[in-house]
This record gives sequence, C-alpha cells and structure tokens, in this order.
Amino acid sequence: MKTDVTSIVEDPDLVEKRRHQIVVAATQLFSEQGFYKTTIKDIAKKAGVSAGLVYLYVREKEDVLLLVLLQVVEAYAREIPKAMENFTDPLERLMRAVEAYCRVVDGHRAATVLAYRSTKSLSPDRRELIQQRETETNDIIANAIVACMKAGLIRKLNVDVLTYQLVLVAHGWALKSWYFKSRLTLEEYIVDSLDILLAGVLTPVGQLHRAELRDRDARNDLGPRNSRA
Amino acid sequence: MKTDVTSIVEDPDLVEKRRHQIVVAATQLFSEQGFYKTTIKDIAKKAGVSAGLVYLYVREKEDVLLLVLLQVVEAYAREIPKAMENFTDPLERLMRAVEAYCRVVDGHRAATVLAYRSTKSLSPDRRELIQQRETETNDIIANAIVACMKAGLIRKLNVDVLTYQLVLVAHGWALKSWYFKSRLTLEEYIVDSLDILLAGVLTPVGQLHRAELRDRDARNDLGPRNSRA
Amino acid sequence: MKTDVTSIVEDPDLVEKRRHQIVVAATQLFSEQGFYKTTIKDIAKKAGVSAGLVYLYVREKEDVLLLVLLQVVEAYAREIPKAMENFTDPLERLMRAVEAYCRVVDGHRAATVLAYRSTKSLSPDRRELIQQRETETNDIIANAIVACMKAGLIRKLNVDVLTYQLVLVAHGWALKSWYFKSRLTLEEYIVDSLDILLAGVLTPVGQLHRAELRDRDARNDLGPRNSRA
Amino acid sequence: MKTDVTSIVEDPDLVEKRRHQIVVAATQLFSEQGFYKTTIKDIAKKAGVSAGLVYLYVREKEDVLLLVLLQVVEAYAREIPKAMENFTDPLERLMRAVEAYCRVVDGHRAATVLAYRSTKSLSPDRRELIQQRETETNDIIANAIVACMKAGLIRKLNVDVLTYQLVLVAHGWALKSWYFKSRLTLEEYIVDSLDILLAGVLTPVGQLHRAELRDRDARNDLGPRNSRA
DNA sequence: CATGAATGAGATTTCATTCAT
DNA sequence: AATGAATGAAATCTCATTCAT
Repeated sequence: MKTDVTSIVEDPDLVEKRRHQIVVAATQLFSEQGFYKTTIKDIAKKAGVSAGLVYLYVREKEDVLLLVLLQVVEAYAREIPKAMENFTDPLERLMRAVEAYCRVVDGHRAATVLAYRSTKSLSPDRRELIQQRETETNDIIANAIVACMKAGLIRKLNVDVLTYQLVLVAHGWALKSWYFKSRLTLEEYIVDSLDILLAGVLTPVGQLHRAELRDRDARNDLGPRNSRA
Repeated sequence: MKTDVTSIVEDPDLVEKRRHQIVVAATQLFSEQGFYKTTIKDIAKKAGVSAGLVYLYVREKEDVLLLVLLQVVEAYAREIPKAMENFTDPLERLMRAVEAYCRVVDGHRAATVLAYRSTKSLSPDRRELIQQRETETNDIIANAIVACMKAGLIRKLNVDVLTYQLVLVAHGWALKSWYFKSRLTLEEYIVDSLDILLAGVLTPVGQLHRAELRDRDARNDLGPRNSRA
Repeated sequence: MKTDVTSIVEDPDLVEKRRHQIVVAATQLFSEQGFYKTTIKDIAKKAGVSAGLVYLYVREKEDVLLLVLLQVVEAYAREIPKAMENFTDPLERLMRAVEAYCRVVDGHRAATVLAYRSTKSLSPDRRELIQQRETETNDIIANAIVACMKAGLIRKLNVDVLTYQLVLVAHGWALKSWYFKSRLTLEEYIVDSLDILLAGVLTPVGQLHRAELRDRDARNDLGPRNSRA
Repeated sequence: MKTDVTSIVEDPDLVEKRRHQIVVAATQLFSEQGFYKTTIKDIAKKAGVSAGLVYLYVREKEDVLLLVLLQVVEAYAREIPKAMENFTDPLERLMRAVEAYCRVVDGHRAATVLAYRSTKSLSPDRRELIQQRETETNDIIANAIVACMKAGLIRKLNVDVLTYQLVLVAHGWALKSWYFKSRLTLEEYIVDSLDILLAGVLTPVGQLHRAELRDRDARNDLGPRNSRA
C-alpha cells in the first residue's frame, strides 16, 4: 500500500490531503489531454495551489502519474475482495468479483483508460510497480475461477485465458465507453457479458447452480447485493 | 485509403516511398518510447533522411502518428475481409474473421498497443478518423455475428457486447502480450478464446454445426487454413 | 569587527551563538559545494535549525557568505599581529608574521580558498568590505618589510611586490594544497619559501643578522616559538 | 588539445567559429558576474545568437565554462614553450618562461581569475582535465628550474616550492590586478618579481651568468625579445 | 523566537518547425 | 528535393524568501 513517492513535507495528514488534491486534478487533466500535454502548472492551477507546491509532495512529474495510476490499481485491490468477502459460494464469489471489477472501473473510467495509455510513460521500475499490482488483482479472479473449477462448476479450460477475458470485460467498459455509453447501461453490460462468458464455461452442474442462485435472488426482495451463500 | 495528410512533394511514387520509410521508423520508435519521447530527429535518423525532409511529406509531427495508426487500422480492414472471402458458411466466416483479426494484431502488436496508447494524442478530427475505421472493422465482425444468428447458429444476445468481446480477444493478445507470451502460443490463445466464447453463444444447432466443421477439417490433410465451406 | 549584517533578533548573545552555528555549517558547505550549489536549507539542516530561522539572523543568503568571509579575514587581522607582538627585532617580526599568516591559512584552508572563489559573488559593497580588510592585513606585512628596510636588513626594492609575494606564499598553501599536501609539511613549506624569498631580498647585513637569529634559536631549547629578541 | 565537449553540428569550421563566439561572450560575462549569475540567454545575447543555438555546440552550461577555462590553460601550454624555443641557455629559458607566463596571464587576466574562482564549479572529471593541463604547464617551469640547477646556476632547493612561487608570480598579476594596476606596469612587475626570486636562488656562478646576460642584452639594440643564447 | 509549508520568479534544456543554401 | 543549422516557445524543476502558526 505504501508508495516510494517521497515528500519533503513531514506531516502525513497534510501529505495525504495535498496529494489527494493533486491526484484529483491530475487524473482529470491527464485523461482529457494526456500526460505530456498536461503541465505541472495546469495541475497546480486546477488543484488550487502553486506550481512549486507540487514539488513538495512529489519528486518529478512522473511521480504524479504514478500516484494517479496507483490510486486505480489500489481501488481494484481494495474493492474486489470486499465485494466477495461475504460470500462463500464459489460461483457467486466469481460473479461478485467481476461485477465489482466493472463497478470500480466505472467509478474510475478515466483513470482506467489512462492506465492503458500511460503506463508506458513511466520509468521501468514504476511501471513494474503498477503491473505487479495489476497482476495481483488478476490473481483474485484467477483464484475464483480455480475454485469454481474444483467445485465442478466450470469445465477444465485455460485459466489464464478466461481470467483475461473477464478482466477485459471490466476494462472494456472503460476502454470502449465512447461506444457503449449510448447503447447500454452498466448493469446490462455486466449481465450480458457474464451471460456470454459463463454460458461458455459452466458445466451442466454449473448451469443448474447458476439457475438456483438466480431463483434465490428473485425470491428475495433484497436483490443480489445483499444475498448470502 | 485516402488520408488528409498532405505533402509538398508532387510525385506520388516518391511520396509513397518516403512516407513508408518514415512510418516504418516511426512505428518502431513510437512503440518503444511513445509519441512524445520520440523526436522528429530520431525518426529521420532511423529512416536515413534529414529532419527537414520529414516536413516535405507531413505537415506536423502528429501527422506521422496519424500515418502510423492508419496503417494498422487499414491492415485490419484489408486482412479480415480477405480471410473471410472464400468462405460462405456463416460460422466459419465468423471464426475466420476472429482468427484473422488475431493474426493481424500479432503482426502489428506494437502498433496495436500504440493505437490504445496514442489515439488520444491526436487532434479530435484525426482521432475521429481512426475511430471510424475501427468501427468499420467492428462492423465486419458484428455482421458475421448477425449472419450466424439469422442462421440459428448463435442465440439471441446483445450483438454489441459479443462484438466487443471478440474484438477484445484480438486486441488482448497485443495488450497483454507481456503476460501471455510466456504462457501460450497465438494458436492456443485463439482456440481457447473461441472455445470459451462460442460455447457460450452457440445454439444447440450451432454446437452441432461447429462439431461438423471440426470433423471436416480433421478429415482433410489440408488443415483449417485451406478448407472450404 | 562590526558588520553591517543586521539581525531581527535583539539578544546579542543569541545572535552571536546562532550566527556561529550558521557560519560553521556554511563554511563547510560552501567549501565543498560552492556558494550557489549550497542552499539555505542545506545550511539550516547542517546547523540543526530551520530554514526560516536563518532569516532571523541574516537578511539574504549573500549575508551568510559575507559572514563566512569576514571570519577568515578577521582571523588574519587578529592572529598575525598577535604572533608579532612579543618581538621587536624587525626581521624576526617579519618572519613571525609570514609564519603566522601561513598557519592561519592552514587553519582556515577551506575558507581561504573560498575567499578566492567567492568574493566576487558578493555585491560590490560587501566585496569592498572584504578587500579592505585584506588590504589591512597586507599593510601589516608591508610595514614589517619597510621596518626591515629602514634597519638596513632588506635591500631597496618594490615593497608592494614583495608584500604580495609573501602573501601569496601564505595563500598558496591553501590554493595549491591539492598539490602540496602529498609532498611537503607546512613547516617545510614555510622554511623553504622564506629561504628563497629572504635570500633574495636581504642585504649582506640582513643575511648576517638572520644567521644570528638562527644560531640563537638553535642554542635555546625553547625553539623559535618562544624566543625573544 | 581535443576536448570531449561534443557538438551536434558536424561542420568543424562552423563549430570552431560558433564556439569562439560563445567563449568570447562567456568569458566576459563569467568574469563580470560569475558562472552562476550568468545565464545562457545572457551569453547567447552577447554572442548575437539564440539561446537554443548554444546547445547545438555544447551539451550543458558547464561545458561552456570548460571551454572557457580550456582556452586559458591551453594558451599557457602553447605560449610558454614558444617563448622558450629559440633559447638554449638554461637561465635564459627559465626567465623567458616566467616572462611569457606573465604575458599570457595578462592577455587572459579575466579568464585566469575565473580559473581560480570557478574550477570547482566543474564536475570532477572536467575539473581534473583542467588541473592536469595546469600541472603540465607547471612541469615546464619545473624542468627549466632543474636544468638551471644541473648547470650549477641555481642552488639546491625544493623545486616544487620554487615552481609554485614562480607560478604564483604569474597568476598573482591577474589575481591582484585590482591592487597592482594603479602602481606598476606589467614589465616592472616581471622585473621586480624575478629580481627578488632569482636573487634568492641563484648560486654565485648563476649571479655572474645573469649579469652577463643582462650586459649582452644591453649591448644589443635588439632588446631581450630577440636575443640568442 | 522558531518552524516549515507555501510561493513564484527564473534558469536550464528540449525540440517542433522554418528556411537559406 | 534535400539538408541541417537556427530559432524561440514552452516545460520542468529549484530555491530564496515570506508568513501564518
């Protein structure tokens, strides 16, 4: 969770607060104009601080990008496990994970696209840091798939490929939002995507199990968000 | 095929030749270092010409990027129909299309990633040009899906979502090559990905039909590449 | 002893103490990295105070340099007369003066070099202040030479030139310490330098007189440091 | 003679010419205001070129300083041997060398002072380059002293110390010009300084020999510049 | 008195673009 | 058509200095 991005300022609360200001401003600007067309002065102005101040909280401009990207990948790493934690059924856990992933992406659409566009603008070590976090997130999905497989709900198949297909579902929502936005809601997108992919990978037992889950949710007023395994 | 990129030089053959030199050099450099870290001088040196010459064939640096990206999306628009043209069976056409897409992406891995990273570095009008071509390519896939649906091979579902899922399969090979390269061959990736997606979308009739296609290919020594519907 | 460098703080003892802290830190840093590469923060950190504090005792950064340089030239003005005060013989006074000069320089090697390098970094009025003190020191040497001349110990010659030659002997020890350090001790340097210069300027009477002084010192256990005229 | 300072521009004549422009402007500005207070824009303006141009001939600002300082130390290394080359008499060679040294210093007064002030502003490797050249120059003087010693003209003494005393005579003319300028001509300074130092180091034979040289010069109308051993 | 966060002016350096040759 | 030297605008980053606490 700790970054190597070091600050001249000591007070950790202040660092937190200032960095937040900077990251919020930078995320928007980077998304609109890209990393290189955004100047430190732009960021400072939008954040309501002086240009020099930025350098009290960051060593170089690239650190701002790192901070922005870390924010996203750490949102993934935080939100997805949280969405799964109250469920024990393997299939439900997998579906919750994908759903949560899509929702986090939706909440950070700009930054997700930014991650695709700008990770290579980072120096190798910073880039590795981001990719490592991303891999950790993917492992959560992969583990959920393996659990389904062990429970006989998903047929034997290449876990890496399915993992990436699910991940790309989530990322795709951000990457192609310019195309989807006028055609689908996020909920429809999630349901349709899962429909296609799960239909392709569930065993007959898995299909039955999925139908049961759907029935249970339909009986409860509570809706899927609060269901228990 | 026609670009708005105008050149001072008249002789169209020379323009063709010089632009090719420039695009080849630029593609490699943009992929390695990104658009902004690559200078016109870098490109000129790698292309074996002077910096000034570039400006005889291009009005601004961004035009070079446009030329590079056009090259990729036009490769898509050229190769995918070609891979389908000798086939009439709707399912086979769809599978050939996806396979061809993946192969073109593989042949332009660097440039495909570049498209994700750098399309936003273009001015709005140039960006639109690229996105329009991309949409055209997607339409080829979408039409193939619709054809399958009409033939009762694919069940009713959201065509846009499936289209994008298939497109993301192809792009994913480039985007995540750093992850896949050590784990899968391109062929395995294509087969596994189609396996998952088709299993999820084919109707019972479609499943049967797919099995037939597979049997036919297995009987021929020719292998799938030369089979006819 | 009085500087124009004014302080916001009233308590003179505190001013004294704080300035000492600052000067000690600054001397070392300026010597190692030069005036411009040394930041106020560097100085403050090494002095164990805050950056803001420095500005309670100094009006601008240049004042710190002035303080540092004043410290050296005032060490000259203090130490050299002290080394002469117990002697009345003109030749001995001159030799003591040069010897003392060399020793003070040795004790402030870094700051002496600094004076050569950085006096010009001062504003004109501050620079003049330093040069004036330096001239005062030189006058001490010049007067000692004139005394020897009047006593018939040194032949008629250009006093300014000899003065500067003697001064440069002292300064040279600091300026070229990178060259001398591995070849000579300070004592050897002083003896050899005086040997050369005095041999060149003493009258026959002066030569005899110098021999007498040397004999006297040799007879006393006391050694030259404590001898009386 | 060749520097590591590399230029983007190929044409060596142009490089020569531009660098000369730059060095002339920089020498004056560095001398007046010091290295750090002089901006690249100042230099460019005084040289009558654009700021960007400077960077076609130099990689960093520090390279300009290196170029300026090299110019001086190379003038030493060029002029001093030239002043000696037509003479074979060891004492005459030594005197010519010192005289030439003083004249070169006089011609580069500003840059000589700059060398004292600013050598430490160079990075270690560049600094070493300068100091090495300086040592080479000193070796010329040292060798001339040794030759006199072997010929029995100078008494046994520490060659390093005498070398530096003679070097400091030359440098002193620049370092203390603010003091000397109103009191002495360069010629008087040279004669008086040599008078003092040589009187102190010549053997009786050397003294006689020096007198002979002086007589010979006095007999010729030609004056010392054209005399032969 | 002391602190240290904040400011903002200013310097170096890069590079797209032009243009004389 | 081609070259490559020259320009000059713009961006990053540093740091002396101030000032609220």
